Amino acid sequence: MNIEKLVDNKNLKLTTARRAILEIFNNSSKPLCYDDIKNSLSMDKATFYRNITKFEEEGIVNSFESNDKKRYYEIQNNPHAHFICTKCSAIECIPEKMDFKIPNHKIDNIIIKGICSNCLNK
Amino acid sequence: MNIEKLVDNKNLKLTTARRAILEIFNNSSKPLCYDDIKNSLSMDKATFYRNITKFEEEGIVNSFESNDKKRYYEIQNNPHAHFICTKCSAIECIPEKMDFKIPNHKIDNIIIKGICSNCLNK
DNA sequence: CTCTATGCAAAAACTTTGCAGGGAT
DNA sequence: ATCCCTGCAAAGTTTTTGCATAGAG
Repeated sequence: MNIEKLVDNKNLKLTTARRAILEIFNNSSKPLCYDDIKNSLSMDKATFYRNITKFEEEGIVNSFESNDKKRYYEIQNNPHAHFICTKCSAIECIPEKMDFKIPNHKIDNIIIKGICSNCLNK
Repeated sequence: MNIEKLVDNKNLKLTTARRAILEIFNNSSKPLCYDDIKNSLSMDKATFYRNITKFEEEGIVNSFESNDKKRYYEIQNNPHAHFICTKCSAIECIPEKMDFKIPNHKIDNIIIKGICSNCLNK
């Protein structure tokens, strides 16, 4: 998906900083936290956090806290679940279809916590 | 479930502080964060956090971060999903059976993020 | 005795806010 | 001119750690 399409109909201007943030997440196959990308960003952390919050408000990005206590972000298209291992903190994307529905609720993100197969076999 | 049973076979002593923490969670029908219970506790916050971490390590308690950025804890029996509204931060327990399985993974907790029915109707 | 638990204070980790300057329309 | 965006520094929030004391077996 191209960046322009992501902000289409959204209530925000596509500034240089915002484009840079969205490029990174758009090109990533997995959720990323600020630490993961801070060295690739040429903006202040305040700018990153202000903008990622705005993206969340507009429904462009969703986030979750992982086992390492850091907040991970991801473009909110192609919804899928995430498995977080509470032993080794691994994050796995679970692409399988989720037949999970809750009446009158809009589901954006599913986080499953538990023990991954690696840790189970130790 | 009684407190003794919760710590059965676990690697920890049932001190007064630990019993007080477990009593509160055991008697609650919903997840609670430190703020929710700090006035009911007669121990230092360090003691609370050290012990709740231990409970998590032993698999007695699980936790998740809610939309208010606080960590919520719950006794890990009777597994069920939680719905967190990213607009109003409401936490709903979803008691319905989860047919969600991931091969070779142990699932302890499912967190579903999205918009609750109240916020959808506004 | 030895080992673990606790309280207190300080620190750490991550995120947010205030404010002044800049850019775009 | 107005409005929003940005950088910098400082503050905020929640959780963790160091250390000395207390308590249990």
